Amino acid sequence: MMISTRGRYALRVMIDLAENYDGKYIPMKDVALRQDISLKYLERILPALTKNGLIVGVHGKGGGYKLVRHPDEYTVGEILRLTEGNLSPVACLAHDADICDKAKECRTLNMWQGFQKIANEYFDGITIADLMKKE
Amino acid sequence: MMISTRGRYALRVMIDLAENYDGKYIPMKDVALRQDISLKYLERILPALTKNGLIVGVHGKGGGYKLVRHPDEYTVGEILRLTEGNLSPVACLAHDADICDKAKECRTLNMWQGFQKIANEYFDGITIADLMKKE
DNA sequence: ATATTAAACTACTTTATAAGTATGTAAATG
DNA sequence: CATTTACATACTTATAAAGTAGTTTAATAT
Repeated sequence: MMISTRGRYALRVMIDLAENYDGKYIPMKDVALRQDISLKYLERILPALTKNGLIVGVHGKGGGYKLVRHPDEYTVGEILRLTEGNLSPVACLAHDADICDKAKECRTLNMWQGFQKIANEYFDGITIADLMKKE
Repeated sequence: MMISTRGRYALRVMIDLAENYDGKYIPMKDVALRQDISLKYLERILPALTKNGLIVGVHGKGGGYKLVRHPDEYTVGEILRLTEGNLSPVACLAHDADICDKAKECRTLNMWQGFQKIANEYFDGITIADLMKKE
């Protein structure tokens, strides 16, 4: 599978934060409950988003998380790349893959790269705002 | 990862059979050697291709495998779908996935389906002939 | 016929990754 | 200072990918 629960859950969190935004910080406990996802698991995924400045978290009472941009300024592509590594269809193109010594003679490398390009373009063309529930 | 070694190896076998075609049957032992892939593992992957009539295998001396169509009549999409199941980016769309009870309210289902469509179209637009070494 | 070659089948093992849990620490507020 | 919530780390479990081993069946050449 190309997109695991990690990336899917991250997206759901972002959408949830967007849809339930009311100016205040939203505790992840609430999101976990609404989305029916383990709080602890979410807490392991969120650092990828906070460290890269997509959301801010504040500690303590009244704390929680909040988006820092308008929902239409987050692309799905950026969220998935941060949580899933890159959007590679094959191991050869993964972010941490060692350069294949057969790359020169590889018949399919080009095809995989072309696909990766398409995947990035597709997901970069969709924003969180696009995914929010319409009234 | 969306495409595992299963699908990648199947593609390499098909390309190898196409490039080394000389009218005779080609033993998988030779392909395994050329491609540096375990013979035993290849033998586990091939049934997906023989059972669906993409290649024929004959037993015994002088036996081996052979393509039944011209290389430009095999799409990469068809080979990957047979070996990998369907080309689903997420578990929800996998061939054997049980219908999600949250599908109605899912904000992202549409997006995944759209991506799956694009993936299929991309790989259906490439044939084995396109991947063969050019003289 | 029979030895040889190679596909086809079945069951098993190993390895890797995904997914989730548990426990504890740090920061903020009432 | 008690409570709440983010943040950090280590651990466990589940699932799937990847690969092996052994056996059987079918074809050919001698």
